[in-house]
Amino acid sequence: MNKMENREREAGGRLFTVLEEDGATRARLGVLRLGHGDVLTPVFMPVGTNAAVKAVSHRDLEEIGFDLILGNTYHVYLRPGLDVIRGFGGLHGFSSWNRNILTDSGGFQVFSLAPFRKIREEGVSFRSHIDGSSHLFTPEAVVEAQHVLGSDIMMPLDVCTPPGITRGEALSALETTTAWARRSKKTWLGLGPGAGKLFGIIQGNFFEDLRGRSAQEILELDLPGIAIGGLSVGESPDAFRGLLAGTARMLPKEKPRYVMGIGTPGYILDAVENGIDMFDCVFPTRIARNGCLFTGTGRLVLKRAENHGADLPPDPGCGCPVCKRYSIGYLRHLFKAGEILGPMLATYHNLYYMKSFLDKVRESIKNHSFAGFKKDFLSAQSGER
RNA sequence: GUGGAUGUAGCUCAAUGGUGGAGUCCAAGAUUGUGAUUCUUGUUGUUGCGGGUUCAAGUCCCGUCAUCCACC
Repeated sequence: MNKMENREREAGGRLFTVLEEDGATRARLGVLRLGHGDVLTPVFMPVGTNAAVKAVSHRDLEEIGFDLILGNTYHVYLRPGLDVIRGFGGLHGFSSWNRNILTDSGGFQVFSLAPFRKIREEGVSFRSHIDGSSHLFTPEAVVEAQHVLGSDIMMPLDVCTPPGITRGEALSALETTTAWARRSKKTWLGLGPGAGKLFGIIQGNFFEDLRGRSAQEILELDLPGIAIGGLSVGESPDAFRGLLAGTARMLPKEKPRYVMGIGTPGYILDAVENGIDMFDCVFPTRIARNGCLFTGTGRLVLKRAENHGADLPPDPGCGCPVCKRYSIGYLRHLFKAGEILGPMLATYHNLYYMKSFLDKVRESIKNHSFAGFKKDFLSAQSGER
């Protein structure tokens, strides 16, 4: 038994254990022990909004090797409704997924999708983006909803804000987020030890001192994990990096750290470098559906005319079944022809790419060579990252 | 053969006698706690052809060609 396995075993019942630290950077390798199995970190979580990761099957996700995916309280609450999910014993039974699920609270979705939202002390009222019906999310109801969903990790209702708001507005959102986190914790404690783990979410918009205050207030609650929210909402990459580094430094080492809503490989490298353990993002799957693939040398836009008839694998260095079987020219044809197989194959590849990318990230941390890995990775990317 | 209808962007179609547009296609870009079929931007014209009327014609008139429909 090697050193890593030993330390993993010693982790016992703890939710999170750091197995290895890079040393030169703040990057670390860890393991999350969740209700549906262990998850090695840093980890990328595909987003399965409607109890499905768009364009791929659960069998595909298992085949690629994902053991933690996202679900959305907001979406499945609206459709099919919590009663239906309850009838199946939760999201796992409903979607036939036996590995872990993290559910988002709906705070971001109300912010980004629902019209006519109104935030009050009690909670947030909003209109459904599907049928316009009126609803109220309170912190208590959202924790209870995620308990019905059977989430392995649940997120509290928070107030997510866009860049460019005033300090006063940011402060108000932060205070509401903290108050809601306290109420969420109280409800969560009432669920008993079998419930999923509740994380805290740090807000504070793009004001460094407010981020600090939010971090302090959320950390005081001593929840199992900490998320950095309110990033990747339209700010510049520099603003993202600066705020991420500042916020991450305030977080305790022993807890899993989760940056919500990223990312691209480049963003993930920045986050890992700052000691972040978890990420989720629609980006890899969304751009896949629009015909864009991640490759070892940058993004490949399949629909470009230059790819017409190209008899080459999409990413020569990729071992995924799509790259081994199909040509760029064929994939381009599928997109130009509007065939559903195009988005399916592209999504499979991008998820495979993200999974193997994070495998390599963890390997480099284990070897204490993360900085070199990051540098080599970025220099190999000819275009955007 | 007779009667009628229609000819406008590659395609499907708009446009009171007054600077020829839209959708689609094609091309480029966007996308970060979800948006497949989305968004943004761009290229594309001897208005079938030839005359005439008019200050001005895709539009009105004549001829001609093509296509479609109906009827002998």
